[in-house]
Amino acid sequence: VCRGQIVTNPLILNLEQRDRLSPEERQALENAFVRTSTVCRGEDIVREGERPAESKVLLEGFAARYKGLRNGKRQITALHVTGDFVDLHSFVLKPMDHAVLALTPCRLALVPHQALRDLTEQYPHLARLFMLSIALDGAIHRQWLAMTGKAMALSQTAHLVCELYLRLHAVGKADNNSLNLPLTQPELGDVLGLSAVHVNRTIQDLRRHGLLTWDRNKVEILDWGRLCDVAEFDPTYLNLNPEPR
Amino acid sequence: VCRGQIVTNPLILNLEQRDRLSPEERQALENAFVRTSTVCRGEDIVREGERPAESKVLLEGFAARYKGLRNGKRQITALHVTGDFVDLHSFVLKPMDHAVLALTPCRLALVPHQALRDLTEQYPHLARLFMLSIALDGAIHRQWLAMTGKAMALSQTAHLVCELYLRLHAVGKADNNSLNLPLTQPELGDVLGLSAVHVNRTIQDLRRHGLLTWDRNKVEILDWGRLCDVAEFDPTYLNLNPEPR
DNA sequence: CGATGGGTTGAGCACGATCAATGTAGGTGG
DNA sequence: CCACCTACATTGATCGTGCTCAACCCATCG
Repeated sequence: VCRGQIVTNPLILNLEQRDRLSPEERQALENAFVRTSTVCRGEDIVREGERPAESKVLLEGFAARYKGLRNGKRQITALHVTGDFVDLHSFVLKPMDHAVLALTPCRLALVPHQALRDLTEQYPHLARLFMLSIALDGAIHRQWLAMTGKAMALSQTAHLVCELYLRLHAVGKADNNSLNLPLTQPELGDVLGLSAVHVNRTIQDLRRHGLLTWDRNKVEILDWGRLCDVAEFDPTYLNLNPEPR
Repeated sequence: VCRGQIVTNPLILNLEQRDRLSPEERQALENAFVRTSTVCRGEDIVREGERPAESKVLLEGFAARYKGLRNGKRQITALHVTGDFVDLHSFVLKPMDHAVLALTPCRLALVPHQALRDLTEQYPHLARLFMLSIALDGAIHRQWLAMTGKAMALSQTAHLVCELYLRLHAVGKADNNSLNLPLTQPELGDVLGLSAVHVNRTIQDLRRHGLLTWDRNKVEILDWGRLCDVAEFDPTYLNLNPEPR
């Protein structure tokens, strides 16, 4: 798998948004991808409580981390797109504290924890980039905490669109103010902490304000400036500037 | 600083809840503490947007990470106690995406990023423990996301008490179902995403249910079992079991 | 002593939940 | 090809948790 033919390893694409990689580091990363797997929409990629022996990079598709609550509800705590490690933290955090769900059919690359261990010992710079990757998850969690805690539904929803547009854009999966968002309204409710009904009304509000169009999965941002303004969106937390780490 | 006299370096205490450290690793960590500083209650330990050249370990006191919103509100995204790195992620995440506030007078140890870099290159196991520390922040963020998104105020507040009791207990700062919680109700509101008034009513509810007493800063848990039940608390995400990482 | 900051209480209001019904697009089997 | 089914989108009506505003109490401290 992954020999020369695939010029754009999405993990490398992702990391290179944040720092430069040496050719050896790139090669070492590619070699760590031992095997790919495919998961159908609606299936769990990892289950809560498991202790996986490898971490998984999303090559294609959308995935979500979620925690179930006793009352049958679930909260989605993160969304993942092409190039994201969906469970890098399982390298150090032993039992998974959440499950990971395929929101669309997903193609994944597996990186054994042993390979991660070897990589970090041979390439301290890669170790720092893995730390970065885990820390970035945390930064996004913090942003979501701020939004769910203190923001109105409209602002929160707008914020999610802004974030996902930039994250997809960074890996070449969105352009021209248009993105593919294959989340149903009930799923969006689980992300935003809103009921499906209210998500629907909030999206209608965004449309009514002329901020975007949203048909099926296709979202088109009509006014990026005003959308960011409504969302109070500041992309700093995404660390999309390459710098030495 | 820190020569033999201080037997219980709180960072080491904290890490040893999760894995064993070799004597050399312990020594190397102690040597990385170059200097301590003190911050008064209400002062920022780090400000949003800064690029600190060192990370800080809380030796004594309570601190909070927070993000300000445009409307003047702020959301606290994390609470820190003795033994916690308050900004380890600033080692890799360049501009701080949040500020860190001293909720009480705080004593801090500074660890220069250069020292962290050296430590991770010489002791890959410590590199993994730093990853663990960052990943643990993320796990706690996820738990908070699940609570703010899907839980009632009562459950959420109970959950916070359960979490802090265990975290304080782990570093020897709480015992006998009793803990010191030096947070004002407005501050708790900023943690929980509730108004100060509602925090007050929720605490009264907890008292009325006979779950705890809460006088000034002193919280006494009267019925741990029922409190956990109300909170839907499961401590797995805190990773308080030592295992090889 | 008054000032300050936090805790407590009450009244009215609003955002978003819940329940229930209807619409609509794909997908399947007769 | 149509009848049916399922899942998601949409709409309306009602309800409730938690917010806001506005007092008031109480302890600490200069």
